[in-house]
Amino acid sequence: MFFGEYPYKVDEKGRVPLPPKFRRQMREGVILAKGMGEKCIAVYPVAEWKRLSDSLAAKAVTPANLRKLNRAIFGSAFSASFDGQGRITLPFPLREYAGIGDTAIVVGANNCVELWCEGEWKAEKTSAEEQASQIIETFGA
Amino acid sequence: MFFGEYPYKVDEKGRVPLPPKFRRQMREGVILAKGMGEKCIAVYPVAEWKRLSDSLAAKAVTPANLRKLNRAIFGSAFSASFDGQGRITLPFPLREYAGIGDTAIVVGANNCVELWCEGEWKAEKTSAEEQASQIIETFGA
DNA sequence: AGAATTGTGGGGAAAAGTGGGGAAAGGGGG
DNA sequence: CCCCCTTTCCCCACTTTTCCCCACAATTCT
Repeated sequence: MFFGEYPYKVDEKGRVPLPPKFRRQMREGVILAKGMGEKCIAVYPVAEWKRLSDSLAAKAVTPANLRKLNRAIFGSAFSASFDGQGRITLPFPLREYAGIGDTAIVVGANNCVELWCEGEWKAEKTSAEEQASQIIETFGA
Repeated sequence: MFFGEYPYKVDEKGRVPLPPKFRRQMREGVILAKGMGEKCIAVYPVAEWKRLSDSLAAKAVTPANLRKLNRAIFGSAFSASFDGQGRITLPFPLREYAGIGDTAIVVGANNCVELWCEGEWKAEKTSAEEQASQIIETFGA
């Protein structure tokens, strides 16, 4: 379970710390991938990543479909691990994709962690909150 | 079950005590989240939080929906626990959101506890009482 | 009235955030 | 094929923040 929202510096070498509480759930290493649909970087613990990619692969109906899926999923994924200071280095393609400069917002999103640039996150946050309150008002909590 | 309304000091380090009666129902730790819709901090016992977040997640219809929902729910939530004096430390984003300065009104709200700044609470209180009496008169008690 | 619990404040030790340096590895050019 | 340059990785150092413990005053309970 990943909670909360934390701003962190990205240094010149592209390194970002993750909150200690997150690290403890990621001792086995992590997979970095493009956020699906959203302009952010998704960080999965390896176990969770395997679960996800397997369940996706199982839903591909044709071999051609599966190949495409595999390319899209694995092609943009990188494995990473923590240095002695609890930081991971962001691969440049992902960093560029998410538009992350010298600050990253680290967001806990239940089963994964997301990295956002400040601007995109502010927008996404308000839209997510709107949608959540709609669901709550409609169905109740 | 949480009852009552108590004013407490918030010290320079952002720590707030909760009433002993509340603590005893929160030994396993708590989750702090934005009050849904209202400008306050909601404090849930972990078990109650899990119940709530699960039931909300179940209402998301599409994967994209679910991701957004997770961001709204988990992104603004923080776990916390009590220090030796029965206090919890308020994460700065939440404190700012609720506009809590050096005093917090701790309010028992049945399944959770809410933290308000004095001003907002006074307003919410009168409006809540008015609405409640209307509801009672309309539907009976 | 005495004892225990609670509200409030602060200090010190440990951990976390940030930045930089040097060695090893990889690639390109001579 | 060798050398040099670039890049990457790992380690070290410093500053700030956080966490945990102690202490006192006030209140409550017995």
